[in-house]
Amino acid sequence: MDNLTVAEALYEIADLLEFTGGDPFKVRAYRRAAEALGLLPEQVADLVRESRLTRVPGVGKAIAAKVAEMVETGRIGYLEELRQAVPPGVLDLTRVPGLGARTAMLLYRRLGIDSLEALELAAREGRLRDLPGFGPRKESALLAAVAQARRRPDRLSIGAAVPIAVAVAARLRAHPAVQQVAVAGSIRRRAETVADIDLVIATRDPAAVSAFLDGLPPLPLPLDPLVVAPEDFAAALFERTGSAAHVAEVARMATAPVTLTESGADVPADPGASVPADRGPGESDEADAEVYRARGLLFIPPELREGRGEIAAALARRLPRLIARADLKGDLHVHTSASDGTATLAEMAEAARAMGHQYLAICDHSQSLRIARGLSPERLREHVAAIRRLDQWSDFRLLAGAEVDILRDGTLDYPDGILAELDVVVASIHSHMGLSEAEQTERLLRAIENPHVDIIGHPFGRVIGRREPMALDFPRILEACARTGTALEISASPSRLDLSAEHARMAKEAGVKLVINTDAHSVRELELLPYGVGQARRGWIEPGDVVNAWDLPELLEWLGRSSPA
DNA sequence: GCCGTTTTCGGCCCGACTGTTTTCAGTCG
Repeated sequence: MDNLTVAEALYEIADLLEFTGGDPFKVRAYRRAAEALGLLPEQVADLVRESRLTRVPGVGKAIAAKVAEMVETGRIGYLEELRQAVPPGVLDLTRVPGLGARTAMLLYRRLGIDSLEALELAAREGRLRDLPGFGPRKESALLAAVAQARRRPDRLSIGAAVPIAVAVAARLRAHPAVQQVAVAGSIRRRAETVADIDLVIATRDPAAVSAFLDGLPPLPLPLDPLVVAPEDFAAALFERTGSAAHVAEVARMATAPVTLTESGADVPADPGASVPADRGPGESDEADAEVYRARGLLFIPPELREGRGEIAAALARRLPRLIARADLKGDLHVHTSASDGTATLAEMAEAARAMGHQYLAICDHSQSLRIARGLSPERLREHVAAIRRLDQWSDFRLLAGAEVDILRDGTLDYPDGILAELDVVVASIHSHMGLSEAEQTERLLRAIENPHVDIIGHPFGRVIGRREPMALDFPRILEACARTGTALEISASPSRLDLSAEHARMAKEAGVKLVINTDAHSVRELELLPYGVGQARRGWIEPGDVVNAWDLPELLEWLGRSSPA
């Protein structure tokens, strides 16, 4: 029984308790325990055997007993009781934006609604408006939301899709009949979200491979495999990687006569491919290079294959030398348990050092963000002192910073005197996201003009699939950033990826510096940098554009501070 | 349900927004 299975059961209890009207604090207690066990480095089963479960913070007697039951019997009686009370279709109702657990249960109890279809029908027939808390406006809003929820096909974030694709590819690679496997499609291009898993598989025994694929357990995403003979692998991978526009444009080009040089290569070394992209095992980086070589083109990295000028650039030998994970020297935006992170300052620092970072900036939330236990000026001063005390490594630098809220009027959540004591200031918007473009732009400009601000965090504030980007006059933002030397963040968090690739490319062209940060709230999230790198590569970003691709002395100079004593 | 140099009960991150309200309930982050 692995830890994640146990954690999932506890999460499910929390979800179901929400529906059955349980104490919200009890719900949170289960969520906290689930999170703690899911992140635990030790095996939960070992803790059960040694009666050490209740030593895990967030796990008390009651939850420990349920976890022990799960480990010993494979089930939790309490969970099964809860499942009886809430039909699966009712859980589905909360996919509708604006409809939560309480309303879902009200709809079920009063009108027997247990599916999106039943909800839509009841709304059409005007049966919702008489429910307590409902009215005609809410009814029509829900109707629109249902239509939207049903229209949008299920897509997974790139962060959820890559591990699944890599795992499937690894299983295929282990199959004796399989000669080559590659992940293709939008996953290989590192799109923000993906609808299916494209795989290209080379084999001499397609029947055996098909049988193996049919026997795979169901995945959260449809699998779209293409089984080919080994000699067709490169062409198939190229075609299946897309995008459609890119493939069509390459296909229109005549195949160039091959003129082998002494070394056997017919094109000069490709600057775009000189540093490997950060690819998981099972992901082929250049297996379709021959398709380009045959046309006299430089190899075009998958992230550029969107029909946005990459072929002209390849013809002109002017492809960018794209940034890669290996170029990044550190992370300039992470949280600790001082605000809303789950790991302590020491745990975050040690983990960053262990993964080879040269530096890490601790940027916890500022006082206005109460929900995240934002730090008062006094607590921030203590936190900075703790950071300075801990920063005693010879090969690693811990920087003291803050993610300071940009208030509604564009002023910052700490006075300038406090900001001046910090090594790094990330300024972010977390409230009043719905201002007009004019107001929002003025607000952000005011923060950019503050000389203490080094970085604007997740500039558009979007959450993919959940919150639209804020309205901003981006060219004006870029002009101000370029003039003041303020960097824009590319958040590596797969739920944000903010800036978008298009905005990142605009920033580069405007001479604005970028920074790829994880915004990690746990040790595990420190590993998310590759998704930010993928997004940056889609934006044609090179190492020189990214301040955390610089070594520490260069970074410190940019931050306006002299080298450490 | 968890937790305790606020310690065995009474707290538990809280504010914005929306639509329904006449003082609030639900959702969201």
